Order: sequence, then C-alpha cells, then structure tokens
Amino acid sequence: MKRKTRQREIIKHVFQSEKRPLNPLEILSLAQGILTGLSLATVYRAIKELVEEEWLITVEVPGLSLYYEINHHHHHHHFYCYSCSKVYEVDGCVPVEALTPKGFLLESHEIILSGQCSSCMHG
Amino acid sequence: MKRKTRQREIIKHVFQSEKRPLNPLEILSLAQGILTGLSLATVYRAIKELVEEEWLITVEVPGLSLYYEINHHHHHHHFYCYSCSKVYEVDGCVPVEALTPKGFLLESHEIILSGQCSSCMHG
DNA sequence: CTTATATTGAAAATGCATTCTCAATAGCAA
DNA sequence: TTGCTATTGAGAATGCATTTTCAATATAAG
Repeated sequence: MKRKTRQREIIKHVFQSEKRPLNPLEILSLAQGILTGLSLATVYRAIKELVEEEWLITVEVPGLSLYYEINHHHHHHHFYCYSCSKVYEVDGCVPVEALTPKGFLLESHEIILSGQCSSCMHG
Repeated sequence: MKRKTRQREIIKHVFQSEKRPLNPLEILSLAQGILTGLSLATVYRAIKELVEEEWLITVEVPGLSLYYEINHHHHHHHFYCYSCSKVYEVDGCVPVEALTPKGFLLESHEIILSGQCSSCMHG
C-alpha cells in the first residue's frame, strides 16, 4: 500500500508555502532547503503521483519546461516574469470567444502574460 | 556567399501555400511531397536561416514542439486543433491588460485557443 | 521488535528535438 | 566548362527533461 513519506510531505509543503506554479528543479531546490539529499528522481515520482491523484495540475508555459500547481479547481491564467523566471497565477479572464474563427469550435484557451513581477519591479 | 537552392525554395514555398504555422516535421513531409529525399537536417538548417533573416518567426504552443510562421509583422494569436493537430493564426486580440496583477509590468502576452478547426468540424 | 515491501538516492537509460560530421553534390563566378 | 566551396543527405552526436534500475533504507502492519 501507499506510504506517507517525509519527502512527499515536504514536496507538498513546498507547493503550499510558495503559492505559485513550480517546475521540477524549483521544487527540488526548495525542498532541498528542508531535506538535504532529496533527489530529483523522487521529485519526479512525487509529481507523477500528485498529478494522478489530482492534487496537482500541469501548467504549460510556451517555451518552458512543465510547471505544476495545486489544483484549486478554478479557472485562471498565468504570468511569466522575464527577470526571475517565476510563473504566477493570474485571476480573472477575458472574453476570448470573440477571437474564434468562423466554423471553429472553441473548447479551451490559455492566456500567458509576460513581463516583470512586482518583486522584480519594486522590492 | 549564400546560394539559392531548390530545397530552400521549396521550404519557403510550403509556408506560402499552407498559410499556417508549421513545425519541422510538417515542413519535412509537405516539402517531401515536392522533393523526395529532402532531409530533416536541411529543414532545420533552412528554418534557422529563415528565422535569422526574419522571414520566419517562432510560434511556441504550450506542450508542443516549436512551430514557425511567415513573419507578417502584425499582432495575432493562435488556435490549436485537437483533432488534426494543426495550428492556425487567429486575427484580433482582447484587452488582457485588465488581468495584470497590481505592481506587475505587462510586456507581452500570448493567447492560445484550442478545440476543433472547421475542417475537422464540418467537411 | 520483526518483517514485508514501498520508497528512496544515484546513476544509467530513454526519448525527443535539434545540431553536427563528413563525404558527395550542386550553385555559380570566371 | 572548370573549379571553388556552400549546401546537402544520412547518420551519429548532443542536450535536455524525464524515467528506470537496483541496492539500501524506511514505513507501517502484526
């Protein structure tokens, strides 16, 4: 049966405290801050399980490797910061249906804003 | 000096007749329809040059390999068809600035619609 | 505490898109 | 046409994210 392990708990904890989408290497370095010696393979194994149990969902940002975020079950988009390379959740949406070409069926959409996050702008 | 070759001409021709973003394998198979024996390495070499001379621009669709499209110098977005996997250009835009989080600086944005294209829906 | 086995770390292996190597070929200037 | 060399095709090599392997370790049931 499935066991509760320190490494998986730490990985979940990292998502809860960062409150933003993370990629495998970000997860690794944040989690290694708590548990030195954690391996990347374990991060990947944990991600896979957490996505399967729908605790995490995948975030695909064009040109970047996969990011993952806690599954909050609400529609939102993302902001990518060119300076620190972090991805943030962005609430709200805009009426993109208007863009759908005639005869096409719109099933989903993705909006990725890019620029500088507030930490990089100010602080 | 730079030489005009059959393979490069054909690759440009393929973009002009398809009128949609193409990825390296699509370019290869379309171009091989005209010149059997064209190699993938040549497709990559041509893409690289055409992007350098700004005849082509890169299109990054989340989760997919790179696509390329003729540089029309106008702002637009993309539609990805789940059925045939083709990417299409979509004209127009929507006011995404409204989504920018407080304190963040918006520099660019990307909108990717997905669903079924008209060929897959009807005919 | 003991035991069965799920999980881990480390490194090797995989899958893939892309680039490089190199001998053969083909533009193009003379 | 000739000769120089940019370009090509084919396959090997690279770079990368991700997965697998396997012996060592740790969880949790009894």
